Amino acid sequence: MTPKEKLNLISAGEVRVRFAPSPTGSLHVGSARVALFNYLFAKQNNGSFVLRIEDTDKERSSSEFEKDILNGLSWLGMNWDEGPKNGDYIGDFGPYRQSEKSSYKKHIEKLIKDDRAYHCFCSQEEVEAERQYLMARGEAPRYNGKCSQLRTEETEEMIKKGKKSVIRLRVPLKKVKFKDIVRKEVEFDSKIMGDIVIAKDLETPLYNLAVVIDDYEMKISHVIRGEDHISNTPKQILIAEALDLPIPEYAHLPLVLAPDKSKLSKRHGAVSVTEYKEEGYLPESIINFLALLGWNPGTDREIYSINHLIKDFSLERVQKSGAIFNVKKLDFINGFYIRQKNIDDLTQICIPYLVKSNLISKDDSGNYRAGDSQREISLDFIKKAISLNQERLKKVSEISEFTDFFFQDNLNYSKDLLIWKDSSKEEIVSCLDKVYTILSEIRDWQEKEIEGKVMQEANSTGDRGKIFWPLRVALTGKKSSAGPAEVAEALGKETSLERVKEAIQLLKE
RNA sequence: GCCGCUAUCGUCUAGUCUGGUUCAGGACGCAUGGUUCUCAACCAUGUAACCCGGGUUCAAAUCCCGGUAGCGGCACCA
Repeated sequence: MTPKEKLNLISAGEVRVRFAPSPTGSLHVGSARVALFNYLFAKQNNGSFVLRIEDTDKERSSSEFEKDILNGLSWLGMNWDEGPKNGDYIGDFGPYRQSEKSSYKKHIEKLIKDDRAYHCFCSQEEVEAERQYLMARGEAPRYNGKCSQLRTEETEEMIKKGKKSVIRLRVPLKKVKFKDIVRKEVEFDSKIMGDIVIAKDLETPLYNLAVVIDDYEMKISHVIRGEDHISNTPKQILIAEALDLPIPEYAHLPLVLAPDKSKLSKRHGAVSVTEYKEEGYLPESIINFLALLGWNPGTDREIYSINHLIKDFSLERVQKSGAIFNVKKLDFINGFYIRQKNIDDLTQICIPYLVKSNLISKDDSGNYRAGDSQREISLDFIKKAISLNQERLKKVSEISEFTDFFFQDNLNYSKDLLIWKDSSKEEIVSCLDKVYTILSEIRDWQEKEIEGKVMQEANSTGDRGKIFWPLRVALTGKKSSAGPAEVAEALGKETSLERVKEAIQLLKE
């Protein structure tokens, strides 16, 4: 069976894709997008989404990062479909790990037996010197093929002597062409790479070899990955051909760029899913935003849940050029999803942020207490405070600065803030006096009632701001907030009156 | 340096295959107005782009040629 036929066999069958991060850093938003596109493609084809941790580089890999990646994926709602069942994992399965595989050796031995690969005894220094020389001459840096001429006996002799070697692939001179779902036809000339190293020794495959073997053994039908891998593709094809393995379909996704158009990285600020999560972005926002970076449905629709994406997504409509990660748009989308949330869910999402800023705490019996005074507050009170600011939130983390006055007893604001436009201090004092009287006479402490009574007075002044503005500042200590009547209702009559009184005193000082 | 990829408003993009319906459409941002005590939300209006140069054609963002720029990759990392 030719590789081509094998490929047809695969693609005629199940769609199987993989997300293969190396645990050398937290889950990057760019990787998350690669994972997303894989996930969407798998789901819409009733295929499988496989997670493979590429941890062959033990120096740089860590289990902390692996955990972060797993957590990030499941937080975003992308659960992988298979994996080992034993162990303590998030979700139904653990991930596959390259470090736990041991089938590479037989493939490497086969390559050597078939003379598609050979031992190379050149030292790293030698190779590096050659590389520098070629680069200086303006040529492609590649191995000169010195050890490819060694006879079997010579090789065995050197191995016997304990001379250190690596395994190189005999790269045939040819044009390597492949079809890319995103970019159509791509072509590389193999002469620019020379005989590449595919393994450090019989037990230790290098990345390109490991990928080919793993993808084959996991029966991966489509390799969907970042564009930064595009020049690895011809190498992997060559390896697969030498091994007589089928070649999967490829789709190389454009990169996620920073505002300066370079590949988005740590130096540009927040790049990991975890960081965005902590800043208060919702998973649905991140999914929606990431999907639209480099893909669009061809219609004007921009709001997409992951389930709708599964329906409408198509690899063919993926953009070819890199896309800049535009936080403003993310903020907009996040604000939209926050507004859509029902208040109970939003409250649960917000509470950790309020706790973190010491505005509220939970005591041993499970009751909530306000930050500074430790007075007991109800969940309904918290809910109300949040609900009054729901439409103002772009990020959940902003909840603290918007609602602090609900939980603090002392508002620290300058008395100038109480002054409406060019009113005089005396005018405002008298307005607040009137408001105090009005409020204190209200029996039915409801927003409507408060609003109605205060509005009556405000209308009679001719300039409503004279009443409403100082009242809001008195209640919140801020120059912007929800309507004073709503705030007053939430705060309660006692606290509201107290704050108005304090404002009057402040002005009289 | 070599190889590869890409190129429409500031940003994400539609349109490019199958040239005319497009003095280029949507969204974010920004600006202005409406609503309003403020902010937000909402509504309305506006702002702003076919990388450059040739060619083909009655007609080019769309086809051809040549530049230029940006990005990615060039490991005994992944």
